[in-house]
Amino acid sequence: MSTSAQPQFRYTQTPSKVLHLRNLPWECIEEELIELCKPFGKIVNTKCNVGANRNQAFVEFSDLNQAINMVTYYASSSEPAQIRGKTVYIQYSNRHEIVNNKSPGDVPGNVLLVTIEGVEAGDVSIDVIHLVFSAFGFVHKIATFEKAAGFQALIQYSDIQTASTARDSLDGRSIPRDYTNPHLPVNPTAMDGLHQPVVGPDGKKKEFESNVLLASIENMQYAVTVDVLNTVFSAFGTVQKIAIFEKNGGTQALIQYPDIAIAAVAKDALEGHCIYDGGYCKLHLSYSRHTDLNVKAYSDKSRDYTIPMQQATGWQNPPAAPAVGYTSGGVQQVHAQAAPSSSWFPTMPAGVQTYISSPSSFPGQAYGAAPPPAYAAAAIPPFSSPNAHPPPGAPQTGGSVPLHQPNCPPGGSPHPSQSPYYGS
DNA sequence: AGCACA
Repeated sequence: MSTSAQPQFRYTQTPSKVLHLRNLPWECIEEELIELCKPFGKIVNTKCNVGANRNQAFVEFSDLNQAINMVTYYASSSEPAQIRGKTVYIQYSNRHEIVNNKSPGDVPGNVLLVTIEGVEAGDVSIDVIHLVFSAFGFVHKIATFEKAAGFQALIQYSDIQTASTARDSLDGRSIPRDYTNPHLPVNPTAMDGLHQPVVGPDGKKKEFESNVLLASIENMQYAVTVDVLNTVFSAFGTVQKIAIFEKNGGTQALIQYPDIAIAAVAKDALEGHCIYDGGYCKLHLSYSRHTDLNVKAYSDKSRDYTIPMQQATGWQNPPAAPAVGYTSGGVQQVHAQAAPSSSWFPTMPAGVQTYISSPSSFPGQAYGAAPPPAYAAAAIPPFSSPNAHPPPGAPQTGGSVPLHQPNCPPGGSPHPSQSPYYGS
């Protein structure tokens, strides 16, 4: 007969004031745990929705005897412990206190753990997840992994509010099948309720849609280069072409995607948001009437990423204007950035599939964030002219450097980790 | 249905 080598039966486990509860309903909330356990003593801490199925929990009593009382009571009771009609199995935890993992400096709650049921491995790509979750705010990072329970993903947002909104909207819902291929022309409104209705309340006709977005850049205190725009808009899909031009004294840009669906997602996600923290370079997006831009492959105001780079750079030193009517003072020597944004980031642990989207280039930007404080604008002198773009990657001119060095484009910085522009 | 996201 074996004794100490036995697997951990409940009768042989070392008592602990922490109890491990399993077979809980996955919707179980802390109040239900407390309701079940408080007859036996004072509960000092709980942790619910634990495990891949979120059907486990921990309850910590103030006193060991209280935990023992509960375990022994239900060990001999004819009525099992129940929550929402489900039998709850209770045993001593193999730990002696509940640790709520809140690491300092880390904002808790801005990362969602998503379990996707009913899919085979690989049925849902990171691109799909990115599309769906970007509807609520910038998705900084995604990690996916496979467990026995199923396919899971971690989605990192800038802030708790965004994560909460996404969770409230998506919890328990289905990912539309149409999104299994993000490059298919899909209707974003398939994500029911996530987007503004295509037909307004007044029954107004649906807005004209295009794969080309027209971006007006408001409060352009900092230079917005082709590379910056590419970084921002590439988060949602392949950017084919970009053109920057001046109109009515303001700066506008055209961004061409391969299809309307990507443009729609990008438009919804970016509308009204600022490229730089503090309310600078606010984007207003609409659909362009264009569907295919005719732009110089490589100029300081335009880029055609569909043309091979050697060919494109062979055309550098353009004599004058970009195709879309704006004459620049000088031509900057810029590397066309064809690499995916993730290449600028440290890699994740091996075996973990990752996606790191360029919107992490907006440190501190939060959906629904308060307007920038006035002192920010006062502390950061704007460029003398909105047209005076410093070289990409070059240090800011003037005595003061903006908080996020917005002029440091991805391709221009050999030290991505030092670039606050891409800081987490 | 078996220990804290992997």
